[in-house]
Amino acid sequence: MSIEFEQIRLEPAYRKVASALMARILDRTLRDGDRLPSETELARQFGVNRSTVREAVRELESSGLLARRPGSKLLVVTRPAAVHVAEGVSRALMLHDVTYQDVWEALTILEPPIAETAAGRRTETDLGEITRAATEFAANNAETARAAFHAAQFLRTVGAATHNRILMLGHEPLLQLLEPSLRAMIDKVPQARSRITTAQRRISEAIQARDSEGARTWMARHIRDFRKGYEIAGIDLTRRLAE
Amino acid sequence: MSIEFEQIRLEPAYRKVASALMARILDRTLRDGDRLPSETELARQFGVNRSTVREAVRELESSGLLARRPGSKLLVVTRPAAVHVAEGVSRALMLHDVTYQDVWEALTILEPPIAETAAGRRTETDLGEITRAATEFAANNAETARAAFHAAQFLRTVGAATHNRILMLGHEPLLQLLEPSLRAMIDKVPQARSRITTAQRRISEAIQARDSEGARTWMARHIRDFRKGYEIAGIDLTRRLAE
DNA sequence: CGCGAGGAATTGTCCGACAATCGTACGATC
DNA sequence: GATCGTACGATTGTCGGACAATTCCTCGCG
Repeated sequence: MSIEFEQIRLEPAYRKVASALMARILDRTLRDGDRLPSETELARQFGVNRSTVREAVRELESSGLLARRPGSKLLVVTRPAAVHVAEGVSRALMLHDVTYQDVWEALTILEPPIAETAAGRRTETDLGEITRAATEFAANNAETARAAFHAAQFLRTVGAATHNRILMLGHEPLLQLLEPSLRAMIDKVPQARSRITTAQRRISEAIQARDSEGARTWMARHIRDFRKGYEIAGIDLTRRLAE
Repeated sequence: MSIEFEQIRLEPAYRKVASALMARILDRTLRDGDRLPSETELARQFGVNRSTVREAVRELESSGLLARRPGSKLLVVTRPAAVHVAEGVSRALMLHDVTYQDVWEALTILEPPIAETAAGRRTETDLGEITRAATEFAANNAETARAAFHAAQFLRTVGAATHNRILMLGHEPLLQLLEPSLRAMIDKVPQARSRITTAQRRISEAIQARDSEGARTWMARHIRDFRKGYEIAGIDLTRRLAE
């Protein structure tokens, strides 16, 4: 008979410490906002050196599970912020040679149902944010960078109106990838600004009227316009997004 | 006249080192698979202490940008693996009190178009993976944990057939969240196993026939079944996923 | 050309130290 | 009584050095 041994894995101490801390955060023994003991104290409790604790803390900081309030040295437990997580995701996507086509395709799939859901769920507050974003775009689209930012911001507010955190977090990386590609497109396509403005207004109106169908349709058209824009701007859709 | 001062931010050295290394990875000076200089050498080049370098490296390791091959001490540059990134995302979602309803809703939006796209793009290899996953589920669904795993795995193979990395990476966290919730459901719903088997077969057949419409429809039905399952199992959909 | 041995290199961990900065409690001031 | 300034203690960021345990790598051998 052959005996199967478990694989021996000697985790370094700093990883064990990180795991232990993470476990406490995930099981909510340590909660959002709780202050962590000092490094010296943690070192004492875990029976390791302070340097080891520091390495573990860096890992958790990078995952967004620990953070320090700006201008403070106190380490507090945090729930990873959406933007922070999304940054990691878009970094990963860039490194995996994502193309303009990929981004556009994902937007095509995601945004229309998001708009549809938003129309059914939006509160008055959401509506305010959405119309404000549309207004901002209309008012500040002279500068390319700003135009791109506000175009993405509009989609972000629509996403927030779904009140579904998965959808929000899921499409945030898309927006982060979209923004620079919009910067490359908007200036080369004269009619882009006005078409975006129109689409945003139609979408806003539909969401205001709780017209799910209309929101979906107009969002689909909005996204289709992006693709046209890329084509008119002469951007090769199969090109990698990363330069 | 009012002078605007730039915000002063004194980044600690370990963060600067991490940023510098990350920049090199993002601009592809350092590429996937490249070996990093030793800690001592990095410390010399950056003009900081080795401890400082180590803290920086831990951050990048946690982001998935650096890693060591199993059983090796050599640090190599890596592109963050999808599962690794997705784990971070699902952790974040759990901590943000995601509900069963949220997961189901996101699946409803994402999976049908994914199946549709997959039907149009699948290669023979993809098809092999998909049918194999379906076969595995049919053969190994006695054990609950395995059944849940293979149910998720099936969706994973369908996602891979889209050849769109954004979609793949975007729905991986969903699968990670789905799996444990399936474990909680499958056993309480006698007809779950056979309904899943049927749906998988129909979806596979549609994808094989390149029938986009059929793939979408059957996937939608498949996902709707999950919801029915939760209801029959008496799971409160508004409950947080994290216990 | 494959392969094993042994020295060199590297990592993981510890210790101790110190300046800069932050947190806080206490007293002074309005 | 509330606000403010200050001084002191606590904490972090960084450094230097040290050492055992492994892994890497070269070189000589079969």
